[in-house]
Amino acid sequence: MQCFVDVVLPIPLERFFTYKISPKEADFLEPGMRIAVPFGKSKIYTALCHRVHQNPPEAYEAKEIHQILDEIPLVNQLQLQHWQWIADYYMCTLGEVVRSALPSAFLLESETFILLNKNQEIDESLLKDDEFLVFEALQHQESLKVNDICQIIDRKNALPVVNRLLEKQVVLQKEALYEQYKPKKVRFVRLSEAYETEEKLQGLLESLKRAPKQLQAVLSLFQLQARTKNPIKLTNLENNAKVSKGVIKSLIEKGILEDYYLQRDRVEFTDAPLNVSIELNEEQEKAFDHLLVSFGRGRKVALLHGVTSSGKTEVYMKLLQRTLQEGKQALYLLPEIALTSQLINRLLKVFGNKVSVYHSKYSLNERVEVWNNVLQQKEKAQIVIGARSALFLPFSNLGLIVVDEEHEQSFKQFDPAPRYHARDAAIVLAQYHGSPCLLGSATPSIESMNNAKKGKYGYARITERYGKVMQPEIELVDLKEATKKKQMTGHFSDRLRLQVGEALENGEQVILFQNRRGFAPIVECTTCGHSPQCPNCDVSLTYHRHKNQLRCHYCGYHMVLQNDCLACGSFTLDKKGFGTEQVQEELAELFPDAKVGRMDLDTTRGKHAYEKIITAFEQQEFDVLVGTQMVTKGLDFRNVSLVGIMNADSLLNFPDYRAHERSFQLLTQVAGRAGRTKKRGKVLVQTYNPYHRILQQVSTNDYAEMFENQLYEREHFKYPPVVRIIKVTLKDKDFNKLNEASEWFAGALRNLLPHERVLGPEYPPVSRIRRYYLKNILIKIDLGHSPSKIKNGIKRIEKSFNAISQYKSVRLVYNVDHI
DNA sequence: AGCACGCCGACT
DNA sequence: GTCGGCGTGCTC
Repeated sequence: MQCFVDVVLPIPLERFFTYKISPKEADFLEPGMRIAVPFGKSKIYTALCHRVHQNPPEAYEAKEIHQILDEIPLVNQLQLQHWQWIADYYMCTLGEVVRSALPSAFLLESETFILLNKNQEIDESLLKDDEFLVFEALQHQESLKVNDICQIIDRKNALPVVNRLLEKQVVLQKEALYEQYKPKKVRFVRLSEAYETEEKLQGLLESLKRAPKQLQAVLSLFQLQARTKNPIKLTNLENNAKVSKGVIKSLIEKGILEDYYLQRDRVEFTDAPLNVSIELNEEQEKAFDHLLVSFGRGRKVALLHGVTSSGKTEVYMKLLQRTLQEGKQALYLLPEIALTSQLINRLLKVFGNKVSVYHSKYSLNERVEVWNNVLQQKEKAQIVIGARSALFLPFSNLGLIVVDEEHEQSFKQFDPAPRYHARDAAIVLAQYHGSPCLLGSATPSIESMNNAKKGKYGYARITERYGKVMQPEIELVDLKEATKKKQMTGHFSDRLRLQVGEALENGEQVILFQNRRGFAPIVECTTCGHSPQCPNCDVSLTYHRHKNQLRCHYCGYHMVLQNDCLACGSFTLDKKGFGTEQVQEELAELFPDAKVGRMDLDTTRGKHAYEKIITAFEQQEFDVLVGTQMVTKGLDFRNVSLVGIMNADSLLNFPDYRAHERSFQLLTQVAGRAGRTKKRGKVLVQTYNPYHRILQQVSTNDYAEMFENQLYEREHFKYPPVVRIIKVTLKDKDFNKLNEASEWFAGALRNLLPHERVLGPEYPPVSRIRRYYLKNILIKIDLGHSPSKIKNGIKRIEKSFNAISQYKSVRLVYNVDHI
């Protein structure tokens, strides 16, 4: 009987692909196993088994698979179901979900190797120069990659040469899969069996009398063995015996010691579970009970609204503890930047080795290990704390999902597809597992609060800071007035300068917040007004001081800053705007003795850079921390008494319906960094609009009013949560074609939906990125309408669109629930 | 997405 | 002439 398998390939193609398999393979294969399959002319890809069947495809001859890669499914049914939901809801392909869900080490790809054909006598005189170069290289090396050959012959395209060599049968071609995951092996030592009897041992010790170092090593091994039953690591013995590698090596060579390898996880938290009981104060206890009741009544999603540093984490931990007692797995989701070692350590203290961490700064291999531990339901992965991608882990037995900092925009993946919102996808995942899902925030998103108000979600509140620490005092500083009265030094008002000085004198620390580097300085010629633009994108280049460079944030284009204007040649370049670097610089002038640290995208590049800055600040190695959004998150600094916001207006003036909500959240969160101990903290907000409603609400900490205002505006202007939105972006290199195509698309959409529910097409603020022109169409879906029907309608429009030959090159991007 | 194939301008 | 650029089409 003929057997076939439908597979999902990790590429943006809608359909499944069918391959031929033997009956034996058909018997063995289960959905969720990986299979290596040939795809296209030569490549081998990793595919995911979807379904085994006996229906031969009609239109083509199915290829055979290359090999089965797993013994047991790597992905379970619940995951596949969840991934399909993500693909449908966020309008992308299942393949795209697979590609971002699986750790890249699981997605093997083949590479082409060129080998010498040893069965062929080769007449070197028949080879051309470049062919000979390759031939010669193969005398020294077993095999070459196509890339290597490009380098050898110094050309970009090596294929013609390779093909000629293949034709002359000088070389052979081979596709090889390579496993990216390498288990970590640790080397252990033990005494050889031969010496295990008392008698032999005596003899051994006697014989080693003249080798004191070796004797020392052996005795040391006994010591270690007496202390623990665990295997002894070679490095442990080295350290304990204080002998060199060579000594142990010769003992091994003599056959006195034996070495052996065991596979070990890369990330080991060795602390045993400490069973620390979690003490809740009265308010936390009340919130906890309330949540339990709510979950118990079958309302599976709840919102925990607790002011900054109210101790939401304790409530989570108490819930996590219950989940563990039920023998179930738990997932604790956080935005990437809030995943600090501070928090991880707190969890480790309570849950010890039952905690695993999963996020993007973890290496390929570390991710594989966490995946496998979750898959095998190992104890050490019972609680997973991670960023949004942890949602894709192979849980089979979830008892709780916590989404902390629920309001964070970074839960929404922007690029590439799947453009999913981790909070919303987490709610669906919890539903599939029949488990509760807890959303937590000090400043809940309008959506979640709306759901709570409507009774869709449970709701619990904590209004007091932990340990009755007072809310910080928030003061607005009017920059307009300060400027008029000449009370400004650079970007510091006298008020802020004074307060910083005071805090420093008291030996307290200060955080200064400057909005993200998108507002970093641009260079402008004061003679002709020209400012250097990116050649690929429609933006001004921004100035980066440390490298004396102009950079584009969209495509990475960079150039050295010239002294003279590129347009008029005069030497009157002025660096406008200001970013974190400039704040740091001005501080150095105002407070030459203060030690200043900076935290932004540039200073947190490396793997531990972020951690290092935080630790240094925590240990008071510097007095002032200047930073972007990053300083707002989950950091618990005891000694910070003052938080300064350099310019609140750049947040408020963002051209986007969420600007006000986001400003409130951001400012409230930064403010929460101030005064976490007994002393009341102080927050200074510099602004040109001190009477702006949002700033007033921030200063009086009036979330409720902010929520009412925002909801009213959303209702009025039809924005989420009153409607659902889908943003369609069209891209093309040809400006006119793009305009025509987007008009066509918008027209088709207006046949599908009420006219006023289709906005645009419009140019986005940055209308060209990486040489592609962009245009957006915004679709609003009323709550009464079925989003899935409308999505199907849009897909149908896309089909007709693609059938128009001139529009073929236009690329379409959907962003469902675009933020 | 990749990656072939095919057509076209810019130089050894 | 040949190299490398980019647009187009296909992948079980």
